[in-house]
Amino acid sequence: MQITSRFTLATHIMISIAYFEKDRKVTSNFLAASSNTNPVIIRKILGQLKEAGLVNVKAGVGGAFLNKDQKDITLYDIFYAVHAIDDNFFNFHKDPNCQCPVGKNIHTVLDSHLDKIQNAMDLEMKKTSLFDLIEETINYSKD
Amino acid sequence: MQITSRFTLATHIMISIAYFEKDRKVTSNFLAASSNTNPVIIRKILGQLKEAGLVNVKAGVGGAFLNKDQKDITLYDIFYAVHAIDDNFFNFHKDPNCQCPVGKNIHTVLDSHLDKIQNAMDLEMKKTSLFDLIEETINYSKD
DNA sequence: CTTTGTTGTAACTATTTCTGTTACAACAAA
DNA sequence: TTTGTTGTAACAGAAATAGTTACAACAAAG
Repeated sequence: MQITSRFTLATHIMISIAYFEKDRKVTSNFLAASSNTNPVIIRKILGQLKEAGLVNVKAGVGGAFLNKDQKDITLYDIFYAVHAIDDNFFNFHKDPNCQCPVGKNIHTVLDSHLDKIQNAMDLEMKKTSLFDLIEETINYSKD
Repeated sequence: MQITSRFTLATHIMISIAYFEKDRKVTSNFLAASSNTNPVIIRKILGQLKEAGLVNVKAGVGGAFLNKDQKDITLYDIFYAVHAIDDNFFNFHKDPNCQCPVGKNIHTVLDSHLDKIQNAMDLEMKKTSLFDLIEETINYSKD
């Protein structure tokens, strides 16, 4: 199992918008060329990022723009914007046997621990902002 | 996207073995009944748990047994034993455009942050041992 | 040495998800 | 009206998941 590439692709998109929006019109075609994917896939992801309030997209004339300060957008926001994971991250086997002391309590026993695992991920994702990523991108592209 | 139910199922199996191995023979049929799944699925997972050194399975005569102290087995061990995630947890879009400053550096920029996210998960999973889970199961089954 | 219950594994199926594609109506501005 | 773009529907191939049937290999007990 892997986290869908929509997440890294969406992050690529967000960095690109931030990096280029001042200088040129950032269209789905341009983003598709930068990420080497399909314009339609870009548009679907832009739709999800828009729905999450992270970007604006100009219909007709074209172009995508950040809708928040770069420091107020984190990997966490992007991750959940593209629904990288379902509402329930951890998938339970269905209908464990209620007659069995283990089967009867498996949900109650595990749930809090699983929540903590997902929380740990979330917390770490919130530590990295789009601003950080763009700074690093600019630094690396100097070479 | 969800983490495969093999993870919670394997955890169910581990708790069941620890809970019952003193009193009865813990076969794939018994475990299938407790978890309400198929004996073959149980055997496949037992094979993975065995490969990871967490359990022993007696061929022919039957029965599964813990191969480590309950305090030395954590959710982390079970998670990776059943290959709940691939070697690369985060999936990148292939061949981003090297001509683009964003495409050229996306891997370098993201990799360390993604590693930290997975590390945060790992660290949290290591905090919960099989011993903890069995204690909780016993406590809950008193009611 | 035969019977019994079990494990390990192969082969197959159905369902779902993911990534990518073509096609086209709706739209905004020049 | 033309142009370039977005939004979306419909489809396809590939991969993963969960589940099933079937059966050879095995170990112990009678």
